[in-house]
Amino acid sequence: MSGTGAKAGRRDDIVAVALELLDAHGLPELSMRRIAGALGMQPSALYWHFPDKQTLLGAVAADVLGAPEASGPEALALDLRDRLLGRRDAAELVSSASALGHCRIPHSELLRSAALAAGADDARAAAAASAAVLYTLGWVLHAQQRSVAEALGAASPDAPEPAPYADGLELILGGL
Amino acid sequence: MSGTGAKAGRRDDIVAVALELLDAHGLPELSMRRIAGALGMQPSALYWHFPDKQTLLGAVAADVLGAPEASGPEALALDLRDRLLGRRDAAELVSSASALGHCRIPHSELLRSAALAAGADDARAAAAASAAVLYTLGWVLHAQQRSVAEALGAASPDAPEPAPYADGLELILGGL
DNA sequence: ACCTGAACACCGTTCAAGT
DNA sequence: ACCTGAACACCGTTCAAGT
Repeated sequence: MSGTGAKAGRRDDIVAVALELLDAHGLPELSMRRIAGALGMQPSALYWHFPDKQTLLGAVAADVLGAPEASGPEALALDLRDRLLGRRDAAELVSSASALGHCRIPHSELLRSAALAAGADDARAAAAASAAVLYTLGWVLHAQQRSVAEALGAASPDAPEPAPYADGLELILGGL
Repeated sequence: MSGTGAKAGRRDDIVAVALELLDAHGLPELSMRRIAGALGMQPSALYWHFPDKQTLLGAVAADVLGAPEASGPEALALDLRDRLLGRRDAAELVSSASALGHCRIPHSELLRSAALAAGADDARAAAAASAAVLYTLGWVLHAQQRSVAEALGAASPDAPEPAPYADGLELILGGL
């Protein structure tokens, strides 16, 4: 599920188990000690495979993002949104891993190409791709943390309804 | 600097000192123990003023955001961007505090009103305001963590140049 | 009303040493 | 090559008790 597909190995076991723990308990509970515990090893053993926790989380984020196959700009943005929505706390994970340079979002480059193919010039394609990715990440981040906030009963009663995802995306990708 | 302006009080001292520590050492170093230490008090004393760390950070975030006075949509977006760029790690602070419901971004509502005043209908105004805020937060987040990453020498050499802020904003607010 | 002191249950990371 | 065991230097939070 992670690399370009090959002999699994201990490193991929670690990423797989981290993903399970993420789904089961969320990002705040995802500690090195818990990952190690779930694998029956010592926390220190993880440091043979990864230099630090951030790098390990980057590998998990890359797994969440996968290899998108969609080809139109809107389809790529929706693919990204759906992958993020599909896993617990994925927006926060990906957002911080990508900002820190520990994972790459393949949708970015694909979106840029798709915009070029649709006839946009270089600057316009780059702006649209970057805005679409940042908007999507932000939108899902907000949605996921909103849902955890109200699950905790801390439903701030005056919080305004977020605008629908598609409306914002349309503004960004509208001119194709 | 924080509330609507009144008798300071211990609570505002805490927020002010937290802001100084944020500027001086960054968000990862901003612990309850350090804030308390800088005030010459025990960490547990902070819990008389705030129920938990997230709430305290929410108050700090509100202080960073302030009370914007700009009135056009673009001016409001730029005001938000500049406030975030003006303080260390501010984008991450505000992004997570606002997503968790511990602070409000006043620019959101003002942007919506400004879009309405510029002739947009309700749905369009809401979409533009939300997209502009999410885009701005994401753009600055990326910029700030990029700069910390390369300060640490971890300058990922293949990281693509981010598109200029104004280009993306133009896509979102272009139709006024 | 506001704070101390001590404790609880954790963290990420390093490093010598084992196999 | 891969992992253990123990340690270091921290965390956020709770709570009885003080003034």
